[in-house]
Amino acid sequence: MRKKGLTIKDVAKKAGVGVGTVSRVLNNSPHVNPKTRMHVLKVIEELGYIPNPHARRLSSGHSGIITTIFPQMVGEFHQLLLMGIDRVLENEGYTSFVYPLYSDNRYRFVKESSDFVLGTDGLIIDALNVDRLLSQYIPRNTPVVSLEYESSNYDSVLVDNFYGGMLAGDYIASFEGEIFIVTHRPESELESTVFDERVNGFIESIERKGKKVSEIFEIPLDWLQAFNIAKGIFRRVKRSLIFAATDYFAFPIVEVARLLGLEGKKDFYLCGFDNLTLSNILNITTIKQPIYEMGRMAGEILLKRIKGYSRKPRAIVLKPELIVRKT
Amino acid sequence: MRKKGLTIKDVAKKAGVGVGTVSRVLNNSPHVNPKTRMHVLKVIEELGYIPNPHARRLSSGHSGIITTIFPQMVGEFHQLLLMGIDRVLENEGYTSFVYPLYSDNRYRFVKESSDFVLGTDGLIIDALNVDRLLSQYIPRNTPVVSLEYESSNYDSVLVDNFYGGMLAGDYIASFEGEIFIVTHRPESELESTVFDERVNGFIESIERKGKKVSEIFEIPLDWLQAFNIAKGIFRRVKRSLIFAATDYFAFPIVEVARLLGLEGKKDFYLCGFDNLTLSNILNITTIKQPIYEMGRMAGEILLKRIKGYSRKPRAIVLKPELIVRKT
DNA sequence: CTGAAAGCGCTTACAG
DNA sequence: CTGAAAGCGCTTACAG
Repeated sequence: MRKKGLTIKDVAKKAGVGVGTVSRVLNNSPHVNPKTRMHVLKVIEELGYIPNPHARRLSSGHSGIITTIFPQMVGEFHQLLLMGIDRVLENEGYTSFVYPLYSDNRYRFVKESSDFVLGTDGLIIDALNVDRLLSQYIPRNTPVVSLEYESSNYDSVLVDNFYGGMLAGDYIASFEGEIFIVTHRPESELESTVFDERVNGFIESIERKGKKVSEIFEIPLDWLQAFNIAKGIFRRVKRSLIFAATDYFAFPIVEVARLLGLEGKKDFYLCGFDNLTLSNILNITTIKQPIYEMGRMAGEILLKRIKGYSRKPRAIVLKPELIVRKT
Repeated sequence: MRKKGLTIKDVAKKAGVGVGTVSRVLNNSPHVNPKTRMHVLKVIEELGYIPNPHARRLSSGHSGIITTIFPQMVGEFHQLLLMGIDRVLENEGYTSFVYPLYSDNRYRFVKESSDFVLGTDGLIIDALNVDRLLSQYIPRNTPVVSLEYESSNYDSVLVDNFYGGMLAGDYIASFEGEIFIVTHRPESELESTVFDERVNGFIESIERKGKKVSEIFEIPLDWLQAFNIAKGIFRRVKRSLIFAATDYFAFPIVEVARLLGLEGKKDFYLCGFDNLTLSNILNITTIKQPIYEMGRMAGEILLKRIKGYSRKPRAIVLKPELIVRKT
C-alpha cells in the first residue's frame, strides 16, 4: 500500500541524504557521486515517488511545455504544422500541447483566463487575431508567436495569401466560364483574415484581366454545405470556374462534379488552397503552402524568445505556389 | 514601463491590504468587502498584474486542466470526442488540452516524463494501451480514463468493435463477390487493438456464413496507400466486397471506384467504420460509433474521479450500428 | 471581513 | 560531491 503524498523529503529521509541531493538526481545534475545517484534512484523506485510538477515549475520557473492554439482542429494541416514546431522544440527538451478553439467557451477561456494560457513556457497561435485574443492581459514572461496572422505585438510567420489568391486568379482567369468563389466564413470575430486575403488576391487578379466574379459563397468549414453549393453551381451554369479558398471545400465540390458526370478541365475548372493529401489523390489543382516550414520557423522564433532574445517583433512571409493538376 | 516580476505582494502593498485579501479577490471569494474588492481589482488593473499559474497550482493542488491524449490527430473523429468531453468538464470550470502522439518522441515523452503528463488534473487517453503507456509510473493523484481500450487499471469507455465488425460482416456476406479487408496497421505497439477487433468480428461473421476473406491489407493511416490498394483490388477482381476498418480508408477506395466507373451496390460493395461526415457525403455504407457520447461519458467518469470517487475501475461498453447507404 | 503566517514541494546558490 | 536553508508565489486555515 503506497502512501499518497510522497514528497522529496520522504525520499531524502529514506535514502539518508539531503533533499538537495535528491533534487540533483532528479534533474540529472552531473554533480552527484555515481554511487549516491544509484542509491537515491533505487529509493525513488522503491517508494514509487513521483515529483510534483507544479512545485518543480514554480521553483525552476519553467515547464518545458509550449501551447499551440488553433481555431479548430480539422486534421492534416494542423498536424503538419505541429510536426514543424516539434522539429525545433524537441531538441531542446520542450514539447507542445494543443488547445483547439472549436467552441465559444474555449475562446472565452483563452481570452479571460490568463492563468491557464500562461501556464506553459510559450504560445504559438494559429490563424487568430492574436492582438485581440490576448488583449485582456499582456503575456510578459511568456513569448508568443503568431502564425497566419500579422500581429503588431508579436513575431509572425505568414504565407502571402493575397499572392496565393492571385496565383489562383491567374490560373482561373485563363479559361472561359462563369467564376465562383467558395470561401470560409469565420465563426468567430477572432479568426484571422487569411481567407479574405486569398479571396481579395483572387478578385484582384480576375479584375485585372477584365473579368469578374459571379458570386461569392461564404460558409463554415462544413463539407455538406460546400457540397450543396457545388450542386447549385453545377446545375445552373454550363461551365463554371471555381476558386475554393481551402482544399476542404474543393473535395466535396469535385465530388459533386463526379456525381454529375462533369469532367475537370473541360466542364469545369477548380483551384483549391493548401495542397492537402486528398487534393493530390483527387487530382485537384491547388495553391501549395509550406505548412511544415511555417511550423518550423514559428518554433525557431519561439525558442529564441524563450531563451531571452528581445528584439522588436517582426514578420516572416513565405511564398505559396500554384500546383496544376486535373481540375 | 512595467516591471517584470510582479507578485501578489506588490499588489497587496500598493493596495494597502494583505496578500490574503488579494488572493481572495483573485479567487472570487465571497468573504471580501465589495469596496475592498473594487479597490484591489483597480490596483491589479493598474499594475497589469498576472498571477503566477505554477504558484497557484502548487498551493491549491489543482490546475483546472485535463489532458486528452490521442495516437494521432486526424480531425473530425477527435474533435467530436473532445466536444463530448468538454460538454461535461466546462460546467465544472475545467478545460482540456490535447496531446497527440504522432511521433516516436511524443510516445517517449508520455512514457518517460511523468512530470508533464501529470501536470494536469486528469488524463483521458484514447485508443492506446494505457496500462503499458503508463507502466513506468503509476499516476496516483491523477485520475485516468481510457477510451477505446479496455484497461485493467483504469475506467474505460468502449465501443463494441467486435460486434461492429460483425455487423459489417453480416452486411458484406449477404452479397456475392471476393472479400477484402483494408485495415490500419498500428504505427506503435502502444496503439490499442480496436482495428483488430473490428477485423476479427468481421471475419467471424463471414466465416459463420461459410465464406472467407481473400486478403487483408494492413496499412498506415494514409490515403495514398489506401488509394493504391483499391486500384489493385478493382483491377484484379470483377466484383469486390470490401470492409474498410475505418472510413478514412473508405474515402479513397470509393474515389478509385469512381475513377474506374464502377457503381456501388452493383460492381462493388463497401462498408466503412465510424460514420464521419465525408462518408455521409460520399454515400458510403458504414458502422456508426457514438463518438460524442463516448467523450461525454469519459468526461463524466473523469470528473467523478477528480472529485474523489474511488470505487474499482470499470468498463462501459457502447453499441455501434450499421448504416446502409449506396455502397 | 481581514492580516500575519504557515505551508504547498520543489530548486538552487551557499558554504563546506 | 553534499546538506541546510532560503526562496519560488501563491492559498488557506487561524485568530481577530
